[in-house]
Amino acid sequence: MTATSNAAAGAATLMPLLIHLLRGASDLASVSATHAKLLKLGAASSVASSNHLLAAYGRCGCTALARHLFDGMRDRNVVSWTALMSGYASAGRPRAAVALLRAMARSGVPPNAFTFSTAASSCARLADAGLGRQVHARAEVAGYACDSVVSTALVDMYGKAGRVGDARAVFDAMPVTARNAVSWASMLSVYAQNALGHDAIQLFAELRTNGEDMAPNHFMLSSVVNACAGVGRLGIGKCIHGMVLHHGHEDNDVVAVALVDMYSKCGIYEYSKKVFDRINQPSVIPYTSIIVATAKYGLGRCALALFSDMVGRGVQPNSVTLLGVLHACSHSGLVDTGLQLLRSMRSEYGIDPCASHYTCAVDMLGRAGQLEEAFELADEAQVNGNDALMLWSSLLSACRNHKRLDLATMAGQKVSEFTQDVAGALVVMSNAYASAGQADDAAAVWSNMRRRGIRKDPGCSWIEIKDISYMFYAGVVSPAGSRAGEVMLLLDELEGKMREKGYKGRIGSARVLDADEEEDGNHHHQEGRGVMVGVHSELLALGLGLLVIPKGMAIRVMKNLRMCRDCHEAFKVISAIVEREFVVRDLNRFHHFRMGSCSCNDYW
DNA sequence: CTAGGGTTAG
Repeated sequence: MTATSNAAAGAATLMPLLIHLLRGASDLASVSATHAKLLKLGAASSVASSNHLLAAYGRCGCTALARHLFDGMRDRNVVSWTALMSGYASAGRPRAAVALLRAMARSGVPPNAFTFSTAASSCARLADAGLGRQVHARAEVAGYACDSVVSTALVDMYGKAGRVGDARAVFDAMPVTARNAVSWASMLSVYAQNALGHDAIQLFAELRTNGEDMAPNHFMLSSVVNACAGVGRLGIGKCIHGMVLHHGHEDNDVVAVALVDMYSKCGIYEYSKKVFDRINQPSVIPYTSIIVATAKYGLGRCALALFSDMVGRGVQPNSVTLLGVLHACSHSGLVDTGLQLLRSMRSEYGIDPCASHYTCAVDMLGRAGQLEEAFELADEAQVNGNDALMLWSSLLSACRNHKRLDLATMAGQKVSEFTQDVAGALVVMSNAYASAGQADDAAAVWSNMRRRGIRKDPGCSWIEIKDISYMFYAGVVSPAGSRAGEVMLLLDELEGKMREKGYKGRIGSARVLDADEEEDGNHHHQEGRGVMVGVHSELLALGLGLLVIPKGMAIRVMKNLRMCRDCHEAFKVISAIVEREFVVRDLNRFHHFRMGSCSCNDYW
């Protein structure tokens, strides 16, 4: 045997081993060691082994080395290009990954399905629908748009970019045979991630009825549970929990976290806690979700205890966790603890406070009535853009709540420096004037908004009755179709009884708006005629609940904005009059009304 | 050889 054929024989036996080593390697040291061995064997230069090396370097995040290798290759095939692209994508450089698609076209190597799915998922990371559409078009031309994986990646891409309709169009255009568990799960998550819980639930129901016995996997289940959480569908959520148990996914942490979140958002903290307690060795995300849940129920000290438990177990909190703990302090009036936490975030946990932490802390001070301190902190925060808008808007509402019109004007000034969507802030401003008795000024803000064509999302509430949810809008007098009259009569009657109980407020109050406006911040009530023209959406939902939900069952109402003080008072009094429990989930937290008082102790 | 899906907040 000659020397060369000896080496060739060695290479032939060693190659499979080395390739195997490369495939399993995810650290630079072992990849480069194997690379060296391949070089020694003289077997590193073939396209196949170069591709393996390329992919391995990509997997361990060494895009520079992968690129160097790629540039030095004599021949590059579609795998070489795709491996490099994938390396860029997983190294957090999705823009560079997509750019390779054009470079590839110029060099005359046609992409395959692997290439398109990698490119599409890179666009998903960028949440760039424009770029994604270009990838989609190229895939279409090349005949890969119907591929199962490619179309699933496109569904995900459109979804992440917020183009739900486009995502659904891709999903619907898929050949039925190409639609598998992953594509269904992707479409479900598109809905769930875009706050379209009702659509997710409906699609899941379609899968159940004509899905050819496709068992729900943990991806689908976590998305649907997430969807139930978003829209507060406790009934369906419980049912999905049953399916989780039935299919043996209760030990999956992601599913468990989704359940913790769902129960907490549907008003049953005890179930959240139960699901959380089953998770062994909870990581930062389960801990964060239970802390946030605990905070929402106003159990501030309990949330702090969970936090120290977590830290004690060596679980590193992240930025979201700290935001949750700050929320806990805020909702329970633990102002000093909250401020200490904000000040020690960097030194204790290595996390720099960002705009949301400052906003939360400013909100906490504002709620507690420490408005001067709140202003100081707001000035110190140095936030920009939309973050600043949120921060100053929250301060503006604090000024309003504490009837500090002097400071409100100052905060209003700050808010107006930001030219984005200022509708919410203007509404708060107008309410500040209204509650200070300056109705003309309040009306001026409104006419200003009308002139500038600024609209605000209407406040709405909904209630689930026998697995159907009924939606109500403030000022709309026809809730749930035919029962509108009954609801209005009931509320009218309740208002009378509330007065007997010494309730000073009204279900309706002085109005500032024109009749055609349906603004949540204002009640409509025509004095003297005893006719309720409009009323807050949560009261309409409560009215329907009182009519149809059997006595003894708590009435659960969901709302997309914060509950106003008047409604909060009304709910308290009504809970005493009718001797029932109400649970209201508002934008931020839960209110549990019982026997004339609320779990938040009027602090929220 | 190279590809697709789920969780905490806002």
